[in-house]
Amino acid sequence: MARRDRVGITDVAAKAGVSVTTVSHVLSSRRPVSEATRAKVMAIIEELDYRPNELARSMRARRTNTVGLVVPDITNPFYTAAARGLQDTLAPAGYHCIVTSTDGDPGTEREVLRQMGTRADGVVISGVGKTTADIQPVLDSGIPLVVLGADLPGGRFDVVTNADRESGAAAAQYLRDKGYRRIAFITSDDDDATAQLRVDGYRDVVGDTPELVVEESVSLEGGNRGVATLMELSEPPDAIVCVNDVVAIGAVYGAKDAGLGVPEDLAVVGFDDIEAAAMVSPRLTTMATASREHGKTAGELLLQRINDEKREPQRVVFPATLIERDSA
Amino acid sequence: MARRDRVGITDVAAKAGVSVTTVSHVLSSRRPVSEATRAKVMAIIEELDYRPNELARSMRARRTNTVGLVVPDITNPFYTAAARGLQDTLAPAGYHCIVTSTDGDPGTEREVLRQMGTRADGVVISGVGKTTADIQPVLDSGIPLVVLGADLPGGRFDVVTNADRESGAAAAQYLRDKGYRRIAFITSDDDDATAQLRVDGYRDVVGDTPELVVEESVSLEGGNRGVATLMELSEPPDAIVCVNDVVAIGAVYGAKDAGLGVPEDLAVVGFDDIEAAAMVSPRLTTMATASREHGKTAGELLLQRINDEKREPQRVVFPATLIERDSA
DNA sequence: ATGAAAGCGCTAACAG
DNA sequence: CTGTTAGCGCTTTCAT
Repeated sequence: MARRDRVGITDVAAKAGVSVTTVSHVLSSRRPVSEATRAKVMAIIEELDYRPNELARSMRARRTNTVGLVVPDITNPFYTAAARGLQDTLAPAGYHCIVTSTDGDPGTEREVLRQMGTRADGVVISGVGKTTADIQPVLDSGIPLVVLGADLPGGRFDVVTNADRESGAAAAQYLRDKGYRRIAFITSDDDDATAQLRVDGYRDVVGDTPELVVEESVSLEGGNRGVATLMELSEPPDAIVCVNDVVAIGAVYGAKDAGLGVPEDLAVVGFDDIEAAAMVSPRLTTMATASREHGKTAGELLLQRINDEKREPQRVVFPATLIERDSA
Repeated sequence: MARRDRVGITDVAAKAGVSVTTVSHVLSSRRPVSEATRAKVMAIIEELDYRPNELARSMRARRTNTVGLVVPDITNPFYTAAARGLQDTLAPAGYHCIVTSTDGDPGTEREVLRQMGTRADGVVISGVGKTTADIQPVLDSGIPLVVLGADLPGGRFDVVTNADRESGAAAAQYLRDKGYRRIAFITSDDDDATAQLRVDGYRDVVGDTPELVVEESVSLEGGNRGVATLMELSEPPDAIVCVNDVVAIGAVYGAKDAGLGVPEDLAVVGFDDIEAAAMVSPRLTTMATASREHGKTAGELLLQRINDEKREPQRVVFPATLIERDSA
């Protein structure tokens, strides 16, 4: 007897000798029920271990109490933290969260968004391209949308993102204030909007010095190669800001391999504050992204929007915060 | 015009001049439809940008095409990877995944499980206590369940877990084979079944040497203190296996601070193979857990079970695999 | 304080 | 090849 047939509200009503209406109302308290009836019904509910079918409820209410989270890869710590933040605000409000990793494939992305239209009351999406076309399906379905980590222009959706340019500037400024004179940047060799913004910010403070900006793969090895390249310059840098922590850690090892002291001979700062940043030696100084906060905020925005269709779209930007450790 | 009213199958039928049945069938291909009608209907669907209401479908079909994933904290890399693995197998099958972090609270855990009964076709749960009582709600609801990472006894659910004891033994054996003679263990000071199993396995190979097993908080500092304690022994160890990588990394730094060479003076092996393991110096030798595989397998088991209620409960156990790097 | 009955949007007998 | 009709399990008018 693997699955005793689901007991429905009708069964409860029958056994309690009342109408389904009444059962419904003892559950919702949306209209008075005599104490006697209520007790009787509750007893039966207990006895039958009745649980209302959420699906049927959602269908009637035209509200699923569910939101979707669409990310390229939930395994990426930034998205993981954001997912958790989203749940932090959603769970207390009685919402569930469907999460989907798309690997950045526009096809699945679109397909998922289509489905979310009827499965969710809102969706937060991140890692989408620069174009609004990607999110057209959700826009069309009319459900609230918040875009995470990309500053998409226009449209009836909320945006929560990093102040990437400002953070790039802040990293460079920090180094400069510390007395470093020749500050380099190891960036991504992919076309990455975030990376580009960080570089732009860096340029805002150090000016345009092409030979000091090198493009590398975003990996330990990339960081390694990056310092190698940089140290061959006739006038090598005394500090490097790296597009993220993985590259920065690679750079630190590259420097140490080259016999350079970090930070005495070469200072290194990263971005993101991944878990490993505090575990390497020297511990990495980095610009931390409030990823969990991003998620939380996205959730709040979504909830507001779900409850007030008319609210004007908002844009919230989080500055990165400098975590000063030992590498710079 | 924030939300143009959802267009339903009735609207399509009306505008196409056919019955809803026909529309339904051009969508499902569950019965023949003349090419002319099909074309006409498709055109209208396109024109109206009609999308079937998944909720209504689920309700009729008594199948939600959704499974639940219940974990203590999605932010924990083991669970993140498992979540991804789960999606790896679920997405191609057309399933969505609702993920919930419970922070290990039995109350929310129970509440979530209750709801899943009607929202999901199956659930995978992990990080539950040793008792079957925790999962009673799902068991009662009759939907398929797979328990991840804990070897709960009995019941009609599948289990996928680590061979923790065997892995503990393997770690110790590896060290012994390398010629280390006095092997210690830094374990958790919490009551943690996994930790206990790893210690048991270690004991299986080195025997019972109480002074060599120390309990510490699971943190960098714990690892630090662990080595400190151990090195004060009249006969200090020449190798340590740590309950996980964070502790192991702490131990490595503890050893270096004490002027010990790793692995010459003190070898260290961890568990889990977290991202940082490959980023510290010396790079950490560790017993890797196939967490993504766990999730994948859980998904397969769930799918099988959803499609065949009668299938006997299964138990799949993954051995850890040794990642040999520089710390041992 | 309580019921009867109409649907939410869809699928699947059952009938042509 | 196509349509009519009865629900899935619930909430909510509208009555009483």
